[in-house]
Amino acid sequence: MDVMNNLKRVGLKSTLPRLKVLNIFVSEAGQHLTAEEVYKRLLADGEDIGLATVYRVLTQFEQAGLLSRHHFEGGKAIFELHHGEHHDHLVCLQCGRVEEFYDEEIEKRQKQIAEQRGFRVQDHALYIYGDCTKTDCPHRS
Amino acid sequence: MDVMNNLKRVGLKSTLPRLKVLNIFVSEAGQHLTAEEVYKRLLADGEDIGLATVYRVLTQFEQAGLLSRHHFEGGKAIFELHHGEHHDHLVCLQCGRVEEFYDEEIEKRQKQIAEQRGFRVQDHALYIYGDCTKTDCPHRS
DNA sequence: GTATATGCAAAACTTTTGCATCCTT
DNA sequence: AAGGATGCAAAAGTTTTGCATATAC
Repeated sequence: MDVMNNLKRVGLKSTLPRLKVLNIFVSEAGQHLTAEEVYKRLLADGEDIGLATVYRVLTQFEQAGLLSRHHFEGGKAIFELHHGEHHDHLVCLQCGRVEEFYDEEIEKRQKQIAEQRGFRVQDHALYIYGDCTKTDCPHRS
Repeated sequence: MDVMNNLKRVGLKSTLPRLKVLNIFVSEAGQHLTAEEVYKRLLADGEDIGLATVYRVLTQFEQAGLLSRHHFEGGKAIFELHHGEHHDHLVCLQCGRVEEFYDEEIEKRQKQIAEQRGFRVQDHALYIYGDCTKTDCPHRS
């Protein structure tokens, strides 16, 4: 009921495809998925939803502020649940793990820099790419 | 002669397409171009170079460290001359202007954050998107 | 019942690749 | 002369769109 309310709140009808897609992001914390990955999960769950619909729904969710879209290295768009607070990303080049962080100091400096140069900041994206040294990093390149 | 030496230095034959492409980036400072834009400039200059070659040359230049590739919002890859020093980007959403900046404080914080979380930093990208208030901003959306 | 959403297939776009030909060394 | 580079066309990969049908309210 909560998820459906989310949809109504942003002016979208509560349809099955939209509920299922939203559920994928809500059900497991901190997921960063491409459209194709969302589509595959739906298929794996036995849902009969077209890839075109997935793209449409993802775009609607982004416009509604439910998801945010990122462009990491690699060209494909990646979506994640948009929790109110802004945050940036640490991406492991070995295993694809994505961690989020927020640093007040960096935020402050960015604002200062933009203002100094006469830019009104709308948005920003900071991606740090590296190798995580987690013991479970599968190093699948 | 300087440009040609650049190519030889990185182990690439000095061919006409490569010289022309490199010249586009060298001839005007601070350009950030998509493959398509590079291709159009070549055509405008009367060069008969295929788009496939442009893509191949851009990729080679990136691997050779002459150019760097970015993924701003919008999905297309954007290339710029790779001057040794790392820097980040301010992008105007109205006119597409791109300004570069470097901030020691931000760099330092990033490193700290990554290390805290067990990441060995390979690379990072910081894009600030906003509206520049320059008088010549054509606001062409 | 009406407006909107979906599925499918086709299209649009960006980027890559195969192959015959051409150019650099 | 030999190997690598280019152009063209075709393919591959991602995302969008047209249209008839199905669904939510």
